[in-house]
Amino acid sequence: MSEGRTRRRGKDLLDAIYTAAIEETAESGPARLTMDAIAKRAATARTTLYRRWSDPLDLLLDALAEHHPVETPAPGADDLRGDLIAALRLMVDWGFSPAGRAVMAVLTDPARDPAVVEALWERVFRKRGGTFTQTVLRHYAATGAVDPARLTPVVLDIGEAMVTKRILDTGRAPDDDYLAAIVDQAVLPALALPQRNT
Amino acid sequence: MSEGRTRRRGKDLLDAIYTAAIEETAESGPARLTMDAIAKRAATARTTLYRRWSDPLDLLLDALAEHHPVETPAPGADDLRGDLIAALRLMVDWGFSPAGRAVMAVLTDPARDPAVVEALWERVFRKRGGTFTQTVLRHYAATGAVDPARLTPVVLDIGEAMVTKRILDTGRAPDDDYLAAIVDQAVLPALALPQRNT
DNA sequence: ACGATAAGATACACGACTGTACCTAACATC
DNA sequence: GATGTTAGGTACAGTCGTGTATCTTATCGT
Repeated sequence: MSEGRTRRRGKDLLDAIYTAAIEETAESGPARLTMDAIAKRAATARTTLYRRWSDPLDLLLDALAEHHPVETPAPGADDLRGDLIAALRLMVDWGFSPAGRAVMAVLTDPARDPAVVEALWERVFRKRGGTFTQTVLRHYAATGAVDPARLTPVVLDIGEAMVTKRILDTGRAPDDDYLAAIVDQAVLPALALPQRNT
Repeated sequence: MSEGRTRRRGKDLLDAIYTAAIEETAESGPARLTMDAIAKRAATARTTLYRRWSDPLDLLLDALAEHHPVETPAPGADDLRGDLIAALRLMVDWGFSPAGRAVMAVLTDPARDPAVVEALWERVFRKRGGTFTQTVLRHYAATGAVDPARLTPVVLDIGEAMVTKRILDTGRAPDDDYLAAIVDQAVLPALALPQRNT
């Protein structure tokens, strides 16, 4: 923390390395991830990295596991539609953070290692309680506003799937109007609820 | 074609190079695609590649444009549900072909060039008439079986989005039961049609 | 204040891929 | 059958990343 420090150690250094690895992956993907690039971006020596990790991917997994600013949607009182939109907004915001883009890049790598995918689910996603709209839907099922029998794996994933596809197609973050359209035209109909025409 | 040939030329050679590039990309992704690997897989010399292309990605785009075995769904007489499932089946089969996996890999590359994405849409997708379920839905809208007002961009993309997400999550091709669940639980409800309970 | 630890820096040999140059021989055309 | 074209092969210098070794010195713990 002090200004006179010329050498970082411990947490300071680790944080610099972790954000370097995540940003590098978010920009270039795991295939182009090198120890060299991480070291340069973190302004440290490659030898420092090899002291702890043997592999860029190994390093990246530690970075993603340690870096957990994934908000959980907090369903409000009685606004299913609004809460669903808010959950998707959370998902979009996360997906466009460096960590989110890095995770996406790892998951979509054609040369991905199934063990790595499993490790990601275990270390990153399982910390939260399932996916984004899932949390909201289960909440309203508990209150009786939604028929629990409707919450099949397919239905629980509609919102996330539509957002993911949109991001893949356009490469940009969907705006609130599009998220509302997803909720009104795809998610709510699958719950067999009357739709709102905004 | 003749057996005695020791040197390929023209179409024979081009086909070998194109399939080599596509298979290489499907396995390793565009980030790891090198002139060297393509040349080795096609059993030709690197100099031959440089004579025509300056870049592995340049070569790949030509390969994908030339390689168009993308079937178009042919809607039957009066079976919306069955035709939707069949359309999704076509999509899955294509998505797991080398060409499909190569296209997916290019589109999900975080370092993707927007110009390349545009070129892909222009040279590969636009040859067909839109996406898979789109063709079916527009057909039944024309016959009056589906309300044309329901065919918003969001609704037209539900099937594709669900399949894409499923493939990303599991890395494997969804079976027919899952495709039927997508149609029954997500696509048909969005069309405001009575659902079938298989 | 001192000793242990580890960050920072430099150097090295190795391998992979690049882009070009150059040569040869097979193929197509007339 | 002669000729132009082009695939196939070899060679080369240059760049980038790897993994290891070695040295220094800043920082921490006691």
